[in-house]
Amino acid sequence: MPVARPETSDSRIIAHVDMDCFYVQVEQRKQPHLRGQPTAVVQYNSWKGGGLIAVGYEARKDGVKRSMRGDEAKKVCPQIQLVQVPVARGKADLTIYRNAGSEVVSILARKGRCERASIDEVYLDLTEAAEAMLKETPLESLESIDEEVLKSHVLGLSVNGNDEKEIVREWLTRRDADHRDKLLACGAIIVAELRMQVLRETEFTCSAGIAHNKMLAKLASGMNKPAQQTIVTLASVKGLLEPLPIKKMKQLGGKLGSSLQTDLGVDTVGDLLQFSVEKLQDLYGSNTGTWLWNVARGISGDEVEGRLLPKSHGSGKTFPGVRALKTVAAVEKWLKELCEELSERLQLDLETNKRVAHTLTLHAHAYKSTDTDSHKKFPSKSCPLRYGAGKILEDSVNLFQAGLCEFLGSYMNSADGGWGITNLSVTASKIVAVPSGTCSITKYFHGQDRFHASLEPSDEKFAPEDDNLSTSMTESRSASHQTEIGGEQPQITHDTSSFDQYETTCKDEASANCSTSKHHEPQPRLPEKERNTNDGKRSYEQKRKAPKEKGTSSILRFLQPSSCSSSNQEAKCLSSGVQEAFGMESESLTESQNKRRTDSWRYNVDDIDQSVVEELPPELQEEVRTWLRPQKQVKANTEKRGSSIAHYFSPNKNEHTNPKKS
DNA sequence: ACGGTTTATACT
DNA sequence: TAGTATAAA
Repeated sequence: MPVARPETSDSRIIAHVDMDCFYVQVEQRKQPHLRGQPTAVVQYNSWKGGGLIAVGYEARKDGVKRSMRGDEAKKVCPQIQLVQVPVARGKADLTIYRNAGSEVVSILARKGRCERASIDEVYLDLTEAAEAMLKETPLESLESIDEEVLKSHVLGLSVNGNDEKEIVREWLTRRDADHRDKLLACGAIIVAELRMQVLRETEFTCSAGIAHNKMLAKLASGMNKPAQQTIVTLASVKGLLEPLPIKKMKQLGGKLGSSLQTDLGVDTVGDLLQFSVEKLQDLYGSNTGTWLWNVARGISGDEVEGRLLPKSHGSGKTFPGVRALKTVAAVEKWLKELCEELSERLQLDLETNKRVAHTLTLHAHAYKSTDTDSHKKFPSKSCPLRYGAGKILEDSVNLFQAGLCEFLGSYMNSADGGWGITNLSVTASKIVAVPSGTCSITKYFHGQDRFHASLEPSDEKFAPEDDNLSTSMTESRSASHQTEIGGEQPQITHDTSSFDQYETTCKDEASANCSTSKHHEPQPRLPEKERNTNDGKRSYEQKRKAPKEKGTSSILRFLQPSSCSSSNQEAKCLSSGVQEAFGMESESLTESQNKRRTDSWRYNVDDIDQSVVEELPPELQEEVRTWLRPQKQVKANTEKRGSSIAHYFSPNKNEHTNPKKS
């Protein structure tokens, strides 16, 4: 898992931004009366009051912990407000939190390369921005520095609590500071500004760490919460790491960390320093070994990825204890729920980000009651992903049955086999941007009769739902090369290609809206009007004026429940507006759809006449030929069901046809 | 088998 | 590759 990367360019400026008890903040924005009250978000289990998945800071003061059940929390803190995670299709639905996370990402992505690390965490590479700032404004000449910056925690600076801010100001503006510390100071200024922007535009507070690499930035972001930022100076690194319990380091919280403790007696990061690279490589392999050696010294070359969107979508549920699923029928029922959720999210991703997923994977946990050794591993299975809830369900059921057979072994297939499923999940991965490219091959499939006819859709009719699917699959291949260059920068403006038109006419206005929007915003599309006219404007003014008055620009100011009373109402409107905007029709499987959910369009590769290719415009010929080349793979896949063109474009093939980043 | 549900990544 | 394992939030 940990992989050693050479420290490339030195003196990068990296920030890690971490939302404070994020789910709680989301709920407090939705229900402003909860602000200032001890609150926690629970996942409704009806067992002991549900499990807490986020705890607000007021409740933490009262001793409420994340590992508690709702009932225990009530005991410790009787006034606690427990908010349930929304439920849809019989399972927890995290949509509102995902969308809120995307709001934040779209703001943080403004200043530099941005990596969405989780639903509520982001890494930023601010190197260029910091260098630019330092170049044009020498820090020592800075006269006004925002309060929020002055409240930064500078590691290694006097803990003498008296005039903290003046000391920080002094540090920030020190003429003889190391160049790298000056860059950090610039980073801190930028991050403070970004955090204030996040607060203004989303009402969420966050904490941040500013350092020279991801590892240290991440470490620092958690050191002063909530709503504060921490700078890891060069000089502080050694003292910071030395006494740090080894398990606090990212990647060492699990078995590897335990091994270091029990096998090597390494309890702190400092303890690691005594081991030579060779020794560590010897013990843990060359990658992990050098990685560990670097960790001990605060060295980490991991790059900020520049990815605003998730790489996979999954939907899953556990069925603990007696609730374990014991019949295939029960499994199918729940697979249907999971697949519908997944399909909806895939559809949304396609519409708003123009991306398609290529692989479907089913995971399960199961037990056999015959084995007292209850928990066996249920094999995960995957297959090419076909769009449409019905197809995803069909494929998932097949994957499950394949897995079940393996799980149960040769036979034991009988009625009361005595097995149970305790966890089920479906995941869509290998998501690639479908080019909105100018060189769209789609029109040849839809527009040109000859080509269309020769390709012969394998089956009779196709559900409309499926249709647009194959369209996108097809297109995705074609344009892969041209797009892939900048990585998948999802929010590229899309022109109105034939694909876009097609999709737009087929889909609801939400998508139409999105294709015409020029905003480069990640996933969920905020209701722009609402945001800008209602909320955006208000907070904008608030902020503009705030910095003038002394001490008011602080982020803490926004935290006071009383001070934002005027905004509460608007906040409420806003959030319901958000919800509305995201309410999407769920694609339910009608009876008829299920009946003829035969495969959409399939083009049997073997049926494609070479002469057809020659009739294409030259620039497309090349493209198509590359698709047709790897016949071998196809054969393998063909036995079960006809191969589709989509199958040719298995993602790995991209790597050959795509000029990766040059 | 219970903090549950997601995501990511490396290894094989 | 697909499948497994580990880690984190």
